[in-house]
Amino acid sequence: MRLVVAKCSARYTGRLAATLPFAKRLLMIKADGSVLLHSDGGSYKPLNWMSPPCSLKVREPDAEAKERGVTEVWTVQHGKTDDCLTIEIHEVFHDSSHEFGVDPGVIREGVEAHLQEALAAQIELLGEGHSLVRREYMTAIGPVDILARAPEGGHVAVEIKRRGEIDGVEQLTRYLELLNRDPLLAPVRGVFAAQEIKPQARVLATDRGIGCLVLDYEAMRGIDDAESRLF
Amino acid sequence: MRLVVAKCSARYTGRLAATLPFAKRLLMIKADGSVLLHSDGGSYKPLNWMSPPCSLKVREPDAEAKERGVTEVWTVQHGKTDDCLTIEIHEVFHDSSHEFGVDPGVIREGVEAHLQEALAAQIELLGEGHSLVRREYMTAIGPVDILARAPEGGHVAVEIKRRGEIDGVEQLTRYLELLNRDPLLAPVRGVFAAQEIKPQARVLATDRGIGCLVLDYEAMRGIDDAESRLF
DNA sequence: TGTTCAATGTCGCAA
DNA sequence: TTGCGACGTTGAACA
Repeated sequence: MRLVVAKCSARYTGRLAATLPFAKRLLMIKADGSVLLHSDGGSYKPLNWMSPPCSLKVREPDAEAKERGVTEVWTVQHGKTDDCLTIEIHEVFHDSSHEFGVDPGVIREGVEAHLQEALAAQIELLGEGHSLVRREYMTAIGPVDILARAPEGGHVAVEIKRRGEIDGVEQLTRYLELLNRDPLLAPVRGVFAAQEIKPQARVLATDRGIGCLVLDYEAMRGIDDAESRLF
Repeated sequence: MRLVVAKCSARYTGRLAATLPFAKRLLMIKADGSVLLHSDGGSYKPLNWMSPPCSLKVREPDAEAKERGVTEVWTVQHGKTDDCLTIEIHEVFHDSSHEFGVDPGVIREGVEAHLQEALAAQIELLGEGHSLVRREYMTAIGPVDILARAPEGGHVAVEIKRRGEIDGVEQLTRYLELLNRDPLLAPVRGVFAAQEIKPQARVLATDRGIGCLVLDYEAMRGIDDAESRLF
């Protein structure tokens, strides 16, 4: 990895055009040739960048650019698309290179799977008298997160999201349409369960007769823990 | 901005838990206290990070950590949530600080908003005889990008995307269903407009009687420029 | 301040 | 390779 701190301006053209006026910034050149251009604020997203595969070419500025104080012109061309990032380097304050080796990478512990586990373990959150049929109930168009037997007869299909948005309601709607064709399951009600349900998603769900259930993960886990301590 | 190259391991806890095994990496500490942990590959996303507002505290490792070769422990605590990033520093290879000043920021061109403007200004791209009703026509489930009056009577609802994919067609379908309930508007045709329309999206749109329109932003802007030069 | 939607989204998995 | 959904999404506009 090469780190350069320099005054520079930049322009990206590709899926859109983005220009970056002259200022002092950090240029990060990774081992695979990708380039990140960071300011000293904002979040983790660079102001401009080029993703791999790409190649960096450095050339002398033309007379006009030299006049403006440009000392180097970097052209970063993407390997597959015609995306291109051009950086005009003015004054350089720092320039160093470092060998890193291969990174073992990050290990994540998910949350959505845990929500599903927790709700399956506390299926009565759907209302008294419900019983779990199974998690990941397979259909032709994919697995339904949870299928339960309803106390009034028929079944309940549950779609679980961490954040409930319209897409999730669409997904559940497709499942319900399919499941209701199965005489062994019908009638199948839908329940849209999430830690947080967006207003528009709630409106759409309600309009389609789908119930909404807000999940409190901490509380559910607390109950799970309490139950597991009993054994 | 402070740049540190060091062997380190890290752990984030918050919306999920993520651990990062011991390896040599770049630590970027921005002026607002945010921290980015980059490897020498991947794309622009850091392996781990903490977004502002947050505060970085450095402390001595305990005896057990010292035993493992840890020289410093960094704790980055988010200011509002309980998100926390802990970094164990081992060997340090580089450490430098730089003053950047305020960045003027990036200027983008050719995003969806621009496409919408351009199509509204050249509504005849929908076909001769169309007239603009308005952009961002509000409905109960969100704004339709463009609503136009059709020459054959009724209206046309246009959904604009930079890249046209299936979810865009779904979105337009929802709008059409709603708009066609309004006797003052019905019948309402749909047009799916994008710089690039994926084959599957085109198939789905066509199957639902929705027209597809590929937008050439450069050409549209060219015409706009030519028109504006007339005045 | 909260909500909604686009994004050079990126990333990972499965068909 | 493409499709599809999740993301510690991030970021910006707007109510």
